[in-house]
Amino acid sequence: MKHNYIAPVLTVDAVIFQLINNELNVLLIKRSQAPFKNNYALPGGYNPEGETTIEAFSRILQTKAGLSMSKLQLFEQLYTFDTVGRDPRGHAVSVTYLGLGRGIEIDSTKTTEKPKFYPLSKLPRLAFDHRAIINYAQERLSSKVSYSNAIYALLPKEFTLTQLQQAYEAVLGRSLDKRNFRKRVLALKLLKPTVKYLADGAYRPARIYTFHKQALQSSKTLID
Amino acid sequence: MKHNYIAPVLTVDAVIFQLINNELNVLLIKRSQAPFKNNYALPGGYNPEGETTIEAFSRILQTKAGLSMSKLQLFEQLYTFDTVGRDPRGHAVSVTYLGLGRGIEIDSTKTTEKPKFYPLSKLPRLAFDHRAIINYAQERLSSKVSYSNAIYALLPKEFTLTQLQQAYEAVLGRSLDKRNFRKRVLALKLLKPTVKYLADGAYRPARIYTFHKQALQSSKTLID
DNA sequence: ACAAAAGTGTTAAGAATACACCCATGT
DNA sequence: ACATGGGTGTATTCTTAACACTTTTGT
Repeated sequence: MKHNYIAPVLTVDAVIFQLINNELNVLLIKRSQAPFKNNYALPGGYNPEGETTIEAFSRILQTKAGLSMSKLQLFEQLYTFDTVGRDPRGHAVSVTYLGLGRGIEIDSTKTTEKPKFYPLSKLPRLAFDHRAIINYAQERLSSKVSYSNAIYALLPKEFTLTQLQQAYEAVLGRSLDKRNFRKRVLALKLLKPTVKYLADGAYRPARIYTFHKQALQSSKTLID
Repeated sequence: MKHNYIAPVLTVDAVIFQLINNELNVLLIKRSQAPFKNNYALPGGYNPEGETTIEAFSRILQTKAGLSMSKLQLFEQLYTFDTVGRDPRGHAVSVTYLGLGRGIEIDSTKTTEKPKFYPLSKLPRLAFDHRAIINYAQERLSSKVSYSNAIYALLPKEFTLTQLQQAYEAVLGRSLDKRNFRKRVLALKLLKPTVKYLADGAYRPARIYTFHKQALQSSKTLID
């Protein structure tokens, strides 16, 4: 069976989210090569023999966006797409990963492909079916923050409850009641109040919280 | 970049579940070739260029187990595993699919690999890391039946509430309160009572129900 | 009449929702 | 003193969980 077996092309594509101005942003590059030359796309590339998909994910982030995987607070495999009819070059299989981070600074000048974060509300036209992949990733994220503490990966280590609520609202795409939100999130016991206060504007300073653990934990559903 | 690019081997493995005697069973074959010759394994095979992973899934079920994909009531992609260190032949990538069916009859004599359903409680030693894949599939199934009507795929079209409860108990691995179960499942409005009764033994016949739709629908969490 | 599975309700506790005002600070 | 975001409580409704007896049928 292995005789004259020819494997399909294997690629890895990365959906990297972070919050900028309380809005979800996704990392895109501008393709320098055909197909879809000069179109925007998710960072991606070939996965050769001998490299695991996670290794490829790491390498692609580094080479296409100058981003070290260690800057991500959380990542996981998203889905594997058959690209028949999606990639004009023919059959390929794409393993996609979802990554979450905070305060990631991209040096757009370092590579030819101008990596940059774009708000989900104002995405340019995208190559391949990358728009559908982003939508899928957003749904996954949305359900993930609802039954786990995954939101920590999008927030700074220290934050106020208002910042936490805004992060949830950005991810879920709807507004939440302040009192009920605070009651529920505090009841989960995932947060630790610090003794510090954030004097943000000219008004009453807000208590600063941290997560007990900067690692994924399941919880009762925070938001239904 | 595509010059001297060599793709990893791509394989597809299938986790097919069905209920037999109120217990979850999984379809296994006995490997006729090295590695792991004569060990039990999930049905799987190479995915060549030009074939989508679903096409490969379908072909593998047919050739390795004589099972037509149309016999499955439901299937979905499960996860993609890097097989470095798992397959003694070296690096490969395995896309796995989860399939659910009911009353599937396998003709074990048709192929050399003796496909057969085995209860999860009495699995033989398995090749590769197929045991871990089955565990992962079971977790996915367990959460899936909790927030959707996916259980329909494991039951005959017509069934009693007791059979439905037993199916849930088999998938979730714990027993449920009969009165609360019935209240909740009926409140979801996914079931339709028929006018028929099942006179199973020598005792009081049970009302027969069907699902409104034999297709996946999300629901409020039936079971927490 | 008996054996066995089918079927049915209530209560109590906990969770979710809706909702509006006072507090602390800098200017 | 005022403007602004920070912070808090209660009443109501809905949901969940615990729990045991009567009904129907075939033998």
